[in-house]
Amino acid sequence: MILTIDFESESPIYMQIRDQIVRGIGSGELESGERLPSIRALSDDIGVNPMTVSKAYSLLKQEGFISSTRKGGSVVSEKIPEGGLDDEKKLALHTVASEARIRGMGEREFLKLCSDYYRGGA
Amino acid sequence: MILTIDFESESPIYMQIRDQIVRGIGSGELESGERLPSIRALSDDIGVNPMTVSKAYSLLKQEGFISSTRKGGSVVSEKIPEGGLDDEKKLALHTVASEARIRGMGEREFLKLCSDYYRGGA
DNA sequence: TTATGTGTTATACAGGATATAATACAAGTA
DNA sequence: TACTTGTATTATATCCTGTATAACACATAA
Repeated sequence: MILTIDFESESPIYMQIRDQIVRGIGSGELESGERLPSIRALSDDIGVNPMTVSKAYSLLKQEGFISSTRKGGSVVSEKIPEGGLDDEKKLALHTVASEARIRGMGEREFLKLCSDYYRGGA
Repeated sequence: MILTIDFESESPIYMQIRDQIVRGIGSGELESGERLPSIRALSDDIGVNPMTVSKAYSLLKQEGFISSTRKGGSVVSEKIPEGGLDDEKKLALHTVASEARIRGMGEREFLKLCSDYYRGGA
């Protein structure tokens, strides 16, 4: 999996890494048990500090998306905790939906986008 | 319209204000041309500094959602610029959709949520 | 005129978040 | 041993956030 960082983005680097791995899992590009690049390898690859990658991995681990061992490195969790979206995520979704409507995107078009994203499409 | 601030939230206060007004416009609770509370009145109401509210209004103005005059205060724009969602918003939507799926929310349930939010429902 | 209520701008300050940097440690593998 | 892995610590610099002021321009009402 190839990670791309936008250094101009408002979103912090560690959050961009976290989000891309979440989307990778969602699309199936990253499978359960699959190994992620090591912290140092990834930091070298995308040109950021190892601590920044470590922060992203720590967050993903805390959320239950990945697990880490010194032996096998970091891998996608076999059993990701369920529970749907928490309240903050729902609120963010609500805001995006409102903005889409306000900015003239039709309901059908918006739901198509949601469906495509859910299924892992670009 | 009643604004509520969560001081424990990760989301900055000025962004919470901005998001709630966007959702208010999306749901129809705030209509085009409707007057928003003045900066000082709102800051008194929710217990934050006037500059924080001013930042939220400046952002909303910059995004085209509201317009301001020294005479009539701040009002919801009559013509909000179209163009749908920008790339960063789409990416955020993609991430939320992925997370919903990963956390066991079914596609039908997710799309129902998206539809409800689009239409302004809670 | 005076007073009040708008939005706007500018400054300074404190606290936290972000990212980098340089180390160090523990555990496992070759 | 030597290497890689995740993890942790400390320090530093920068930016964001929110607050606290103050001042200004404009419009309206007393």
